[in-house]
Amino acid sequence: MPGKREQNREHNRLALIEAVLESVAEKGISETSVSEIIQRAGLSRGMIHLHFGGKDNLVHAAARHSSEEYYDGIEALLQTAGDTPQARIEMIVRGDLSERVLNRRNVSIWYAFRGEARNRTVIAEYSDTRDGRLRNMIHNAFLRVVKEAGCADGAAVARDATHGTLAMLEGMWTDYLLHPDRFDREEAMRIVFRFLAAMFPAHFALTGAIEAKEGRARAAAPT
Amino acid sequence: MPGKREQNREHNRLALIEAVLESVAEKGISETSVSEIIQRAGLSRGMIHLHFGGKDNLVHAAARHSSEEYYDGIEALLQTAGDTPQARIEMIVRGDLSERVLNRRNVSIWYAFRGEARNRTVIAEYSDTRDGRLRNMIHNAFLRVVKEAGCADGAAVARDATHGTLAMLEGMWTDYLLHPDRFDREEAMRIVFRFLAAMFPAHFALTGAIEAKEGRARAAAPT
DNA sequence: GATTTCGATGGACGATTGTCCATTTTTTAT
DNA sequence: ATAAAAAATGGACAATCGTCCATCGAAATC
Repeated sequence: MPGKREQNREHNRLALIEAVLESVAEKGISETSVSEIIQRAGLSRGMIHLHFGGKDNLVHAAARHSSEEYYDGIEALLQTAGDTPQARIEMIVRGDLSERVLNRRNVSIWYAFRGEARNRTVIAEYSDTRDGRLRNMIHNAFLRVVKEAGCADGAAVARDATHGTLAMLEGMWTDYLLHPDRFDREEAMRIVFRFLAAMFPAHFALTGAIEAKEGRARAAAPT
Repeated sequence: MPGKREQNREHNRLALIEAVLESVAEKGISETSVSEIIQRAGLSRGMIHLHFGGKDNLVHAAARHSSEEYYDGIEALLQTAGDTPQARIEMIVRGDLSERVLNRRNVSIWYAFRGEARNRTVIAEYSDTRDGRLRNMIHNAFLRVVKEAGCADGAAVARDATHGTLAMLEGMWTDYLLHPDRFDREEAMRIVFRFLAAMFPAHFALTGAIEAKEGRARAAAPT
């Protein structure tokens, strides 16, 4: 059975990365030690040095892995979206706030790494990559929107709308981090779209606003 | 010289807290050890146990201190603001994005603690305090705005505007964290006000938009 | 089936972690 | 000046950290 060696090797490599993410999500970075990692991965102490040359490299690989996972998810979602720019923007917003992407595990991991970003250049780059790719997708969509709307100074409007939308999404993630229990996805989406509808009335409607009447948001929050 | 004892005691207590913040800002939480702290404070090893009973309590006290400092800054600023709701909102936005509040040190500290928030309930509460107090100030202002504007369903609009504005400010902080060099305060403010102007045209004007023509934002960014 | 190859093991290692307390130093009270 | 009180010191301590390597076992090659 040739190739089994390399196949196993890759499998273990991935097991280490996922053990790191699991531990970071559950216990935080400061409690993610070598002992903790190898225990979760069910492997031996020396594996980290063998596969990654040290703990730091492993953590960086895990950060990269998590970042790529996020981006791939968004991109996959985008391919199922319609072709109008507003459909694409809507899809990104809904995707970024969906259970699949915005959940306790991912938020824990994301903010844990962010907390170290200032002091670990390598990690900051992955957050960066994400923003860069996502930013382009949204920016292109907004450019088409302002062109259709015929705004004066459309380029500036598109740029600001991109920046503002991304900033608001970031803020929603922070909300989730600090209040995972009372966070309400529908409410978060409605707010983003309320701002977009105010800015581009012809392109974004406040579809969800009426059915999600006053108060429903909090009442429906899980315990 | 009576009272000198207690005075000195309090001074050292504060020195420890500020040593923690300094270290967290500069080296990150994971490298903020007891040795690092006492070296920066110029005190002896036992002081941490004496004053706080352990390193964890000291770190928590530092988180609380930083949080209170932030809030006090915003509140002080607000007292110099005019009395119209839009003036108060503008003051909060400008304050939150001002050099005095949004700078490398504070951003590093804030996100470092956030990274541990999920696993340290005590720390999450301080991030919370900030949001809670700030949220009320903005919410009250928006309530007055929608009343003047006579919006239908004004309460919901005010709540969403509050949530959205805070989320966008959070996002701007993240921007600063990841790109402290190319971050542009004027651009950040303009974007927030562009959204607010779209939502409440009668109350918020895009004053800075024209003078800050295309491209100026990036060109003026510090090296 | 014998030999080679290489991923996997787990304990040894020095360094560093946070806690704690016997001791010293300084202020306060007598 | 002396005694009492309290704050500050800094080293001892066990526990844990991440790294590394001599050894082993299974897969690949002959």
